[in-house]
Amino acid sequence: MEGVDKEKVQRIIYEMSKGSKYFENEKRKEAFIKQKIESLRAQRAKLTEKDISHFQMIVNKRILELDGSRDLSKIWLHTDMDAFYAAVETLENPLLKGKPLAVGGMSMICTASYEARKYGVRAAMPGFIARKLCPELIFVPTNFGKYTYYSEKTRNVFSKYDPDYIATSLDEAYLEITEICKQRSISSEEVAAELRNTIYQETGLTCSVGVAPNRMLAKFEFQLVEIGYTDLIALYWNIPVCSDINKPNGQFILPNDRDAVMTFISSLPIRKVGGIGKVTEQILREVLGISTCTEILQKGALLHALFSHCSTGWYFRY
DNA sequence: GCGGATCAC
DNA sequence: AATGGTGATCCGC
Repeated sequence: MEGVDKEKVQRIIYEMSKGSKYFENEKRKEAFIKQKIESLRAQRAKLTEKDISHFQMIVNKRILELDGSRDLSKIWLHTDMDAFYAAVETLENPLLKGKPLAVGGMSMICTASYEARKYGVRAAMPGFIARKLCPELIFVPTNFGKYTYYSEKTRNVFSKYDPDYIATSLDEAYLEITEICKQRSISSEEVAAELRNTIYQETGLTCSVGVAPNRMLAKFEFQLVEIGYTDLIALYWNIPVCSDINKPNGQFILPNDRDAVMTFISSLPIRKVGGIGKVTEQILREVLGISTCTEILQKGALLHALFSHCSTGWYFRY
């Protein structure tokens, strides 16, 4: 987010955390990860040229397989309400409009309004630190009844576009809009714009939308058990990523086209990929120097050598 | 298998 | 003073 003095934010978080039980525990975990990284580095150093070219062959084959099985025939849409809990609170109390707002309490906040984010205030940040970052921050306690109520309203809209929409939380859902586009012969872009508009009409809330091709997501949960998960998760993650691109109140369309998908992926930081979190990111970066998805492809052999077959397939899943 | 880590929301 | 609760998946034993 632009306009955030990251260094200052980091410093304040550090000052406030220092010496606490939480902080000590974090340090302990850090040390543990460092150790893991060291051990992986040692393994990496032992690999011979021959090992690497062997693994490269396996990996190349695998990439070709996955590339060939990419399904570009469907259109998936992911919606994500903008600062949902904060937006609902503001809707019900217009005095909060335009103010830095946190939903939650002194020990933890779950949503920050965009005004609050300018100060570095984030979801999952303890409230007392947030207040230090932004002294005029307004706190509103959570009220899940309200959020559920508005969530229902958005879901009513979703069901008009895809009766089998998949809700992943109160404020996020996946919709398959292939049929709708065909039936009404309109573009996915138009569907996205219309959907956002309808949601705004019905609720007064804005959302961000990402559209991308996908495969097998609907069956994803079933087949997971039967076939093993590596091949299945394929291509699903770029959808939530897409809804992240133009936030808030925006949309991003990734066309159903192999080159477009590859280009989009190439510059993508691995951290954006679903399933790669803080720890995995650190390990991949510090052991193999990987930070973008392209580099995952380039260093495939090393990945295969150092990590279990399962995770390797998983890292290649686009 | 099971417990602990990791991840997402 | 104070750092979530839940559910799912995966790894290493």
